[in-house]
Amino acid sequence: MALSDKVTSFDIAALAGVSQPTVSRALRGDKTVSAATRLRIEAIARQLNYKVDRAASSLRKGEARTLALLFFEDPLPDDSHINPFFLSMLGSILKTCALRGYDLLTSFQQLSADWHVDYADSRKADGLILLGYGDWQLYRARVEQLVGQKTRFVRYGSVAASGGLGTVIGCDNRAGGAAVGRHLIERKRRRVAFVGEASDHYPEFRDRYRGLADALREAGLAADPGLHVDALSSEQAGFEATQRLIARGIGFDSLFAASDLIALGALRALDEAGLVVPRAVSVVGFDDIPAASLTRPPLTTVAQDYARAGAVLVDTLVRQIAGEPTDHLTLPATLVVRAST
Amino acid sequence: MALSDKVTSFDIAALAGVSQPTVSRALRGDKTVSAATRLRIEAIARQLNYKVDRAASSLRKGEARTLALLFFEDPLPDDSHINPFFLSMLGSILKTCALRGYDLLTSFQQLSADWHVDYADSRKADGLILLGYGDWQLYRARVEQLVGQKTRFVRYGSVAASGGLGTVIGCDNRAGGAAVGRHLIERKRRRVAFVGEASDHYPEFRDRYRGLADALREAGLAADPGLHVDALSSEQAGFEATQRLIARGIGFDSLFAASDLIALGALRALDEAGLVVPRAVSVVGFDDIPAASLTRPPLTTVAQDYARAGAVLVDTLVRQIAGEPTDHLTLPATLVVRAST
DNA sequence: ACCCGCTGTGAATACGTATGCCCTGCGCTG
DNA sequence: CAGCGCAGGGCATACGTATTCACAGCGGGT
Repeated sequence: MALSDKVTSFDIAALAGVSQPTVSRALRGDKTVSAATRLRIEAIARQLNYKVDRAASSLRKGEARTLALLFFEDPLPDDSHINPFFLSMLGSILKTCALRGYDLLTSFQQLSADWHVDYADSRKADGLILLGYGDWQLYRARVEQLVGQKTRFVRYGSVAASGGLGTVIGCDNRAGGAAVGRHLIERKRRRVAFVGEASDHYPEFRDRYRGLADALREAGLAADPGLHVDALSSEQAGFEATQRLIARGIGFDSLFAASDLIALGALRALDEAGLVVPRAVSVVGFDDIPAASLTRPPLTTVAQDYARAGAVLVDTLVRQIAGEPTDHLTLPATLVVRAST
Repeated sequence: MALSDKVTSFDIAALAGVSQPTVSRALRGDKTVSAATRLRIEAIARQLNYKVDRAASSLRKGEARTLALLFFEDPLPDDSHINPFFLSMLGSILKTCALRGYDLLTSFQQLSADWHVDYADSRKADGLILLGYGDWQLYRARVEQLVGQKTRFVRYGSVAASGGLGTVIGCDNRAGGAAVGRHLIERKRRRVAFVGEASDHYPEFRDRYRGLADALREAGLAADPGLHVDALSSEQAGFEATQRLIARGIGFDSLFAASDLIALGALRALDEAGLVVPRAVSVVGFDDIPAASLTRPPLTTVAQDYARAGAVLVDTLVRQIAGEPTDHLTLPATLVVRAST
């Protein structure tokens, strides 16, 4: 089957005593084929294990019935690792794709310079899903190109910083950050350090920082720039950044990490420095990756609804492919309190 | 580009003043095209952002230049979750696919009964990669069908139990289990419980159990059937199984979980029962998923080389597609000692 | 001077499906 | 009984690429 003796719609047609187009119509459910004929054809097709040839069908119909999932992460020394938060989305993305009748192509960005247009131009996929905490200023030009080419795509990111470039799905990072701030203040924390990039290169992290600042302001406090250290989203970056923070010698009683991966590194650095969590320092992350509930102590964090996010991403893209206009969507961000605060 | 004004090889041909076949030949690097002509064509193609239409190319060549990755897990109540161990392989699989010039289609099994042949028969993919800790007796029939159809595929599993069905890549589960046993004995443990299925429905788990038994036998001990409880590979299953084990009231001083997910559940159950790890009970897992180093205490486990495994799976499959014979491969399993023992 | 062979390219076609258009017959209406 | 409409299905073709075959031109050897 897979090799020499490929079954085609002509074979089915011959056996059913009809023409090839009738087979095609019957299997696609065209109403101009009588029920009797359709049933006969379906039976034969099933028996011969016939499957529509995807390449031929795509070529003729001009659609691939396939979506492409592209990960957009800053290249890390230890590559071939994907951020667990986005990996968590994979399950619901796969499931929703299957429900909608689409296949999913998956890829990294690093190896090809024109990955972003390749999938669209070569008609490998009908639309793109972009995921990742990569440097927005770096990949903005590529996203602009997608828009210019009228490629259908959705991306997970900061709705606030969408910049009119495509449809964006994201959680309410600012509200999430504010919830963290209020929670820490409630816990009598006053000196909140922030570990993570807060520039417009990383709009989601920036929004989280702004939310924290909102909450501090509400409480009559101000964010101390001396308590902000940059870090990309990796455990190692969080570890090193927290070490730099500690080395500054500016006192802090709590630490808000822009992502859980950063928080993992922060916990390690605090532990090595002999700072007990949460007694000496309360720690909060963002994302609620699976590992967050396993750390020592379990990590208070802001959960994003990755299951819903995955489904929404796919559904939005499918609607876009169908030619419908699509809107941004902001999903809720929910504080999950655990023992680290 | 993506929509109305698709660039074809005819457009390039017209601009270059040659025929369409020459364009095709030039871009595929055929030596019968003169260097001058090829360079001219390449320049024009690049300028117009031309990409070979994948569907047309596949149809003509009869190959999709695509591999399919299929997850084979027993359906869990909480689906849309993929075993983190296999997720860890995804990075290296993606990378190796890209290096070899293949795209990767990804899918779950649950939604379609004939997923296993669909990708091959419909020519969506040239070969299949099967991953998962699913019930082997359940999907064995499907694998046999793949063999019968001469579909190219590789699977990650138990080489020892390959049953002549396709090419299997796997780690040395038995040696890994033996290493665990020797390590526990060295730590003066005598009563080792095993949590996990050990039947031939789950050959990898069974091999791990056998390895443990080997080590016990070496030390003049015997595995106590009373200390074996079944569990599928999930945190919840591990939790419940460990509760059952404790309820039996048969003393044990150490616990070997057939997988890290099971071990996570075991740690939770032991914790709830007030059994301190490792003082009262030493705990060992298998797989070395990312979470293993984060548990409380960090989990001693057996690391599988998932990065290499992913690369080997892809390379083996690619060779198989090229028509070369391929062999099973057993990768090493390495004990990683952490604080749980 | 002739033929051979090589290089570079064009013409024709096949891959398998989906669809626009046309044709046939049958039942029904006036 | 003629004509009309509609259901059912065949014919031809298009999708864009890759490959086989044929062929033109040219240089060299005898």
